[in-house]
Amino acid sequence: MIRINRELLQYITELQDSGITCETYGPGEEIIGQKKRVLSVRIVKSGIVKCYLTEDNGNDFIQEFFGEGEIFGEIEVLNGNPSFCALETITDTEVCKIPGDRFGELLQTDKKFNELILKALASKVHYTAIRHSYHQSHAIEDNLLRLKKQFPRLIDVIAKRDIANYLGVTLRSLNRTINGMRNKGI
Amino acid sequence: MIRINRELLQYITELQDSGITCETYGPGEEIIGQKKRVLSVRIVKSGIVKCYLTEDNGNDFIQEFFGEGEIFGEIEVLNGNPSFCALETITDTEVCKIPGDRFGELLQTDKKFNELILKALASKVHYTAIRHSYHQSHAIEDNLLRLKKQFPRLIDVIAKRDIANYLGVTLRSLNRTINGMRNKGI
DNA sequence: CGCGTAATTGAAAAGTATCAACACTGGTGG
DNA sequence: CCACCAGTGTTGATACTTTTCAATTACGCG
Repeated sequence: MIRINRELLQYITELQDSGITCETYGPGEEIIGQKKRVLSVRIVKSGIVKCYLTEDNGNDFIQEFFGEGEIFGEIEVLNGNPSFCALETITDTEVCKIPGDRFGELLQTDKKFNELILKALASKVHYTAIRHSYHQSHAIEDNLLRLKKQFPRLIDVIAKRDIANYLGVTLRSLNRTINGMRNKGI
Repeated sequence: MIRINRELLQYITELQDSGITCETYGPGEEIIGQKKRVLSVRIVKSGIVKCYLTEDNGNDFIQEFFGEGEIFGEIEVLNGNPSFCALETITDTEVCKIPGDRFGELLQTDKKFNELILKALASKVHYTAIRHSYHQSHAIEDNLLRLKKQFPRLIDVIAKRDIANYLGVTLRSLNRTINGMRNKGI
């Protein structure tokens, strides 16, 4: 649900590098738009950022919520494509910004950094694969229970609309499912 | 649909490395089971391999079809987890097998290899993100059209059951959709 | 031929989306 | 202080889509 990567956050925090800067955002700000060129890699220092994709039919699909230590923009910088997701803050947020060329240098010269990025990518593949499989094969209720287990404060922090978009269902269906669960005493 | 990675295939083919061996499989053989320890990374030299995940409720969800140059097992070797997908051949298949420790060495010593793996991982994240978003936000018919565009020989090569599992719908729904499209002259 | 696997189909049940109306909340300005 | 507004959340009724279940057909192969 809300991904974190403590190891990467700690490493980047301790890394003294003049090329790396810090940015702060308020809630609801767009950090990267969809289909834009991406010139920097960013790592969340604090706050929650939603990573989502608007389809041609207007539907939003939320890929992931990024918390502390999560990295984004690295996919685009690595393969040179424009951004396929938009990134928007949910809470007040601080991020580290690593320019693309510096990112490439670090990958080449810093073995530990290289390893952390490889692991971060592997973890993204792993996590999203499991999540999407689960979503495809289970009812909304199961998915909600799974989310609540992973992140109990869910409804306090994330808007209903976003939860629905994360699950790939309409708000109406989400509400009905929640009511059904309430009646069953969950 | 059927992913390929020519650059990686070419590099691995030209790489003279005594640690890398070759395996051949017939159709329908399991290369890696689900939840097993993964000790080697493999790269498809020829053939098609399906990567799928069986959920607790018995549903299979196909993550991806791997064609020439696609790599698998690297996620598990990188982060040390057991396999989250099973891998099963669809056609006659040849794969390169790279022992896990050799894979780690190559990542550290071979800059080009390291770069290719980073790009392969980035590509997997990119591709699956877009695919899942599309699936969540579009009707079955749109998804079928998209597949047919990407891979016209679809129905000749892949079993209906597998196509349904790839799209995350039942065989019945797939058939109904196909009939509907036939009647509309598609 | 006989067997197992894959493919096809219909009918009923279950699940979701769509649409439209209404409630709640926290600001803002008169 | 209150009316108003925008954003968020809630709900009912209906239409539509998908699954489930069960039965039937088609195909490849020893």
